[in-house]
Amino acid sequence: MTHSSEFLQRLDARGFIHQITDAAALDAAAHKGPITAYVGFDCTAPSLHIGNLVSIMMLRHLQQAGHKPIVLMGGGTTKVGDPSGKDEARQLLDDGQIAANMASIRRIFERFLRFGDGPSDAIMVNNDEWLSQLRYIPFLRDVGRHFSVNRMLSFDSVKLRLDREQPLSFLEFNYMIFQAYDYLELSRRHGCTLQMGGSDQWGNIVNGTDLIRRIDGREAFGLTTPLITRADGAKMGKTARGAVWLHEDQLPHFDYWQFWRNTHDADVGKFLALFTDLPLDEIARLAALDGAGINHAKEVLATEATALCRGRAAAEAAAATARATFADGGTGAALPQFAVAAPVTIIEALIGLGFAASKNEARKLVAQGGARIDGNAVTSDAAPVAPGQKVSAGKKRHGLVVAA
RNA sequence: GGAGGGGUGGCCGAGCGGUCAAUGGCAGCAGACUGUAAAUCUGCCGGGUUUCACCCUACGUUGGUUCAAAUCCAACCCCCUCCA
Repeated sequence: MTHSSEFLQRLDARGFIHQITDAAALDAAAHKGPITAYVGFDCTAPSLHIGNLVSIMMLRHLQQAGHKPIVLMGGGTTKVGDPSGKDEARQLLDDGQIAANMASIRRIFERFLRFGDGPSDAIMVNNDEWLSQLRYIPFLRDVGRHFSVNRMLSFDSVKLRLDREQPLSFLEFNYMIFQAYDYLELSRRHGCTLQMGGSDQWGNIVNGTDLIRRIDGREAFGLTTPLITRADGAKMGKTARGAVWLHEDQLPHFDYWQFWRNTHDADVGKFLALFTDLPLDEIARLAALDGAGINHAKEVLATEATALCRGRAAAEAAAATARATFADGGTGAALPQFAVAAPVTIIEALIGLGFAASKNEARKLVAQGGARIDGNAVTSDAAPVAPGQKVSAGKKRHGLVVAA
């Protein structure tokens, strides 16, 4: 389908679109003038992870196309807990934790969006503003009457729990009502006419557009992104070590860069389109490379994606360190460091750098030939390491022992 | 309420008195091959230490039987299936 609005053209060309409630009407609205759209984010953790990046990039494209993004923080809904995809009720957070998480998350958004008072400047709002003000009886009469329990019970998030006879509290059951109500509030307060989110949010988003139509008689749209998977079928961004965090406190710049650098060949083009600002013809050229060329494309992906989230300087530094470490066998400033006062053994160095959790594990690395000092395989557990030397565990983990 | 079946290492899933730190698969780590890829092959894969060995902790929970229990018994907790 071809779109006339720059916004939908961009999203479509870059692979962001899964479903739209009324694509033609949304396209017409976005073509006619600036629209306001929002994405809701949870604040159960102090940082967002790669799984949220698609939505963040979508808001970025929205803004670049001249529209106004709203970042909705789920301060109120976090007190309720989204039952989607969870087998058990989430642990509930208190106000202090939620506020701290929100402040931390805001710093991430400031990298991707321009905030301010201008017509296309992003704003961040907290749904606790209205949710905690609600009065029960009026809310039930005005909003609750538009929700059919029969239909709510058919939602996957609810059905899953009921089918397994797992407890679903009334508190959680209300989550979808609140999410729909958020949309209504944003529609009234900010003239918001579009909610975006992941494909798992489709049902909740449609609830919102329906609610707005029923109560206020206005049109509202919904747009979802496809679930981003890797070429090998695994979920994007899930590693054995946990989520890939966007916040540098939880994941060093170098590791973030490395995450992108290790993208599968087949995913390079897709990820460049989704997670960088590079023009599409440049992406097409990079994705078509193979052999040594695709490795260059991965470096571009890593540097561009890191630059967006962590800043250009951090991205370049990570790239330079990676080049020096992997291509030239040397070292770089962005490698993890372990400060020592006196020479240590290889075992202590591996643990100190976090490459081994125990002496046992470190010994295994040595026994298997995976431990190296300045690139030379170590054969003895007692091999000494002096400040200034590089210690490696396997092919990808490198660190520097420095003088304390 | 009645009748059965089951709860095992990060996950799935064997074992059903000693040879069990527990087959196998997945995930993970390391090595080989490469391109810091994929696929493939090999090794490792509860923790600790003075590591061809030893010591801890583990098979839902708590007790018991036994020289010896993941394996048998009892009670309890939880899950599943069928009947009411």
